[in-house]
Amino acid sequence: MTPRASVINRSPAGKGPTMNLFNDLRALVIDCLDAMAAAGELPAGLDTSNVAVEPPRDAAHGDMATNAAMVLAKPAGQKPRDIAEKLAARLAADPRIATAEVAGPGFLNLRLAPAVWQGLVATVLGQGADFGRSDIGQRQKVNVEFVSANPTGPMHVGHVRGAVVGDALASLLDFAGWDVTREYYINDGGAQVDVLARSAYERYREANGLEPEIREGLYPGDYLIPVGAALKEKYGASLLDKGEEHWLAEIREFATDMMMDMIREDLAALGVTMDVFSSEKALYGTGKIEAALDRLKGMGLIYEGVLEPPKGKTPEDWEPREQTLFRSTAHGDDVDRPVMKSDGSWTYFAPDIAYHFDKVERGFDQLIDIFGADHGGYVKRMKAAVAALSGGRVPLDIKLIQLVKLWKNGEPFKMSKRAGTYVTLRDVVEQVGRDVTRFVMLTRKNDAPLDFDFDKVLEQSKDNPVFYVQYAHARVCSVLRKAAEAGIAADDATLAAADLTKLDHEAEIAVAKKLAEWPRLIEIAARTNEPHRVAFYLYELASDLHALWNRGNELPELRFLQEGDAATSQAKIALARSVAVVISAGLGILGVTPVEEMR
RNA sequence: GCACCCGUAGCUCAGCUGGAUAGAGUGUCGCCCUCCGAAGGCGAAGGUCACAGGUUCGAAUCCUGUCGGGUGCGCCA
Repeated sequence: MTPRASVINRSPAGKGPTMNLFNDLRALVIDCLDAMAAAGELPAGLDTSNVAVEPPRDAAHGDMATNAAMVLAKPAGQKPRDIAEKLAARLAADPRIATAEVAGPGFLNLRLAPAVWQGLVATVLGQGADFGRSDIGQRQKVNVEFVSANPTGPMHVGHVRGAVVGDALASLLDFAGWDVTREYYINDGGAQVDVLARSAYERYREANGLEPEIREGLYPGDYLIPVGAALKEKYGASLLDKGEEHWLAEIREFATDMMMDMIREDLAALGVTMDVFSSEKALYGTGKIEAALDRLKGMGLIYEGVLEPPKGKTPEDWEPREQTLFRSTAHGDDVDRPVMKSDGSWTYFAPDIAYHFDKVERGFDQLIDIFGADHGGYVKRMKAAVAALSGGRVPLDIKLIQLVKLWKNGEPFKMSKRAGTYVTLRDVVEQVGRDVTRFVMLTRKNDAPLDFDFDKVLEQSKDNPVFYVQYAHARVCSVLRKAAEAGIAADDATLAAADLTKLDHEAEIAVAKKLAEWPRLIEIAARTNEPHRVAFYLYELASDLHALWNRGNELPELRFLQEGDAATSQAKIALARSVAVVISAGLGILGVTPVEEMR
């Protein structure tokens, strides 16, 4: 449906071996189907786009399964099992295939030769951190807009999840072959920055020894005190007895600049670096808003009209009013949306349209917005605007980030500015650390609420997925240290060249199979814009490593270090090291630093 | 009233953009350290995938409707 989906269907076929074994095997299946068509066993020109090669849910069914026979049965006018039998015979001729069995209604279950899995370990070690990198993005330009917090104060805990999800998604897309821009939209054009300026002015008066009047509706936070001091530094007492008209614009700019500096530092504390900061204010007075709306007007999508009040919930002061409307219903919205207020100024939606138009004009092939879930009502109108302005060329995906519920001492932790229990991003990062914060924020899909328990995330047990994954990585590092002590060479090049045919136990092969899923996981996660899948995969991979480790308790031949047998040890260490390589790469995408030792 | 999101084991959640007998963690019960890190592992038990229809070889997944929860609904961004 989306352009990206079709890209994915094209990419596997007709190329040499990739890192994604599933794509390789799918290409083999397609080749065999083509050969069958050439031999007259199948009609020519069948649509094979629905043919899939996937891991079966039940490992007893083999390593991979293909639905080819079932998908093609009807168009080919043959029984699924007949097709499957012939396909199986052709597949079995490939050295990578150990067995190909027809099962159930027409599934073809494939078992791969051990050499394939052993070779995969060598591939991982050879590719290192690049193992799993994909080209499905085809260097298309994608813009990920996230955070975009109002520049009126420090980032609070509510912003953290969106920041982490956006940043991890950007890294994921980069890893999957997109050309990614991380972007922050500064909402510095609305009434809230006037409030900021007035609040800062009171702190400025305070800095000059006067009593500040933090009236209702102003921002009371202490973080504006330094702004007041800086204003005094710059203006002395010269603004003290002046009316608002003399200082509002200047102080607004001064204060927003300082707020943005603070926000940049907050983001840095989380490990987030933006490529572009775009200013809403910069859209005013430059004709950009007018240009975007003119474009829509030219399409007949802007008109003067009267909206119906919402049914069942008519606001008290509702009165029918003619206003300038965007015909968003032409592109799937439920009602048309106003772009101008009754006083003639723009609604927030107008600059948003202009801003998204700007992104389209800058040549992005795809746009992604990360919004808080409370902005869910704006998804359709934003998509409608982008669809209209790009002529349907640029897809816009909007990820809604659900709330984070804080827990402390086993109780829900209520935030309140007044009570001083206002939790900032800095508070969180300083208390639990960047790595833990980031990982935990990705342990739920974006549209599910997330509990963040200050006590639990610091716990060092398998309850805590961050710890669990880090521990697996640290354990492998421990093995490498032990190997060094035993005088066994264990650098990646040596390990990759080791005799990996010694990895012949089913428990070891199982881990290699898990590693083989990594490139596929990346493609799926990138295609769906869901970075949380990476976190879940890493947990599973860590679990497999821990399981193998413990089997060494009963079966000494499964231990990574085999006393007096350097060659076997190297093969087994190669497997362990491969796990660490993938964990490290995966954590890198999430913005989490792998550790070599637990403390 | 309308739109969007959600509903899966006692609890917290995954589930491959339609695949075979639906999975983890936690909790309960029972095991495993003379051994590379037990900060771990193994096993048992636990399910009408909210409900009812539909689409097809095949549905937790897609469509329609119902019920329940959350969010939002002109001059706040």
